[in-house]
Amino acid sequence: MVPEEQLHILTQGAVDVVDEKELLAKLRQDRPLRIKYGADPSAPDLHLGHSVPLRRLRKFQDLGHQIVFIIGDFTGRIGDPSGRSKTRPILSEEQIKANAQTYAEQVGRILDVSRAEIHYNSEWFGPMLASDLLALASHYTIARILERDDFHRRIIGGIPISMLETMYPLVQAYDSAAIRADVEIGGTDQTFNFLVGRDIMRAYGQEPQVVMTWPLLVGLDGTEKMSKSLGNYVGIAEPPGEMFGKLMSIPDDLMPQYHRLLLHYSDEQVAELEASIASGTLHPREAKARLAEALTAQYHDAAAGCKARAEFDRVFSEGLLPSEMPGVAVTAEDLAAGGMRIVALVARAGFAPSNSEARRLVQQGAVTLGGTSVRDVNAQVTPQDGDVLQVGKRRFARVRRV
RNA sequence: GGUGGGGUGUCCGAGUGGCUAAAGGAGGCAGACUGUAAAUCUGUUGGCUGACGCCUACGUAGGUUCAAAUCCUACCCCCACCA
Repeated sequence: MVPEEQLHILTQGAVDVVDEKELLAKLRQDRPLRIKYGADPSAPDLHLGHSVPLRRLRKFQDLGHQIVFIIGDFTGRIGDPSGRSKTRPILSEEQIKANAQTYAEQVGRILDVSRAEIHYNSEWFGPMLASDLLALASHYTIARILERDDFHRRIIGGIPISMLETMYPLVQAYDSAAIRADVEIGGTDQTFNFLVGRDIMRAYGQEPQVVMTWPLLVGLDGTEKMSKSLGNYVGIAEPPGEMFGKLMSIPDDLMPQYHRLLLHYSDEQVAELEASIASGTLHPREAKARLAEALTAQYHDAAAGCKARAEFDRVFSEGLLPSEMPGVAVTAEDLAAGGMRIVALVARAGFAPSNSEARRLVQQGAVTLGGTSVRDVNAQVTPQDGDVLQVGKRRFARVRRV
């Protein structure tokens, strides 16, 4: 494919490309470019937010370019107590290996991992001398590091920043030099780090990498960016039903963004979608269900998407029982005293982390056993084999007498 | 090194001796309603207990007191300014 065409495909939808001319020049060299993607070994659960740049990597791969994954194990082993509330956990070698493994498994759902290069940055940082690290630090200034939006805000807000954290951009930047990256891609939150990469590569006498960033996907809550720690995410390895249900919970006004970033809708297609919703030809719920089905199918298959939708309608629109549900075992011993306490049953099924919580659920009228609502906290129940225990709208279990 | 401010529940944040499992908000969960696990409204939100009640919790460790998140001592950590 001619370079100009490639450029068009690769940059479509990008927020920033620094610099497009450089990218075109690289494409004209008619060789596989080295595309860097940094992976965080402390968060191995990938979600739809990650899928945005990953899908772009796929395009690079399809065009014959070389993907290079960097697992940032070097910094991961140090840990860091600064920042907000969460201290970065110190990861052991085994943990990092295990995380990298699940990471690869998930990434494999989007692109061909067997054709990608994978590096741990401890490969070059491990043997590095303190003097070399100081030399790296000498290439950058405090003022420039503190330009980063996140640091800037923390200084204003009086939130601590550790020396180590100020080193992270340099470490990441050095990774680019170590693997001689041609292009680095990621979310817009990485813009600063990527740009430092360009400076550091120049300092080491290399041609600077091209930087490409894509919008951060907004999470299920409709305001914050999708992230695991905020719990507003859809994991790419989640089962179809979970995926579909979570997607149905996004606020309506998130639909255009999801179509654009996850289904690669063009601006015209998005406009068309919005118009048909506004005019009433397409019901918002229908639009969302189609979106959810399409995305579920993307990570599983068309049949799974279809089934997830049917199941969702069955349980939430028609109020019927799900076709499959986990079991909760009840022994004869449990019922020895003439029945078991409802609170114990709810806890047994794993629907409440404590008895107090189970009690609360019963009091709030959330618990149904065998089709009958149980509201008495002290109720003794005698669940029959096959009875369905329901807690809230979406948690079901079938009693198994053993 | 000096001076001043601060560390509270999942998070943010009020509280300066008892009425404090700790205001308020966010988040979570539940109920009603619905277009759905949307929006809105309402309730609820440490653990154990059938219940009276008990236990744990306000940076850490001690102390004063009938009684401490609140007072005292030491220590750890954070922020600002000065050097």
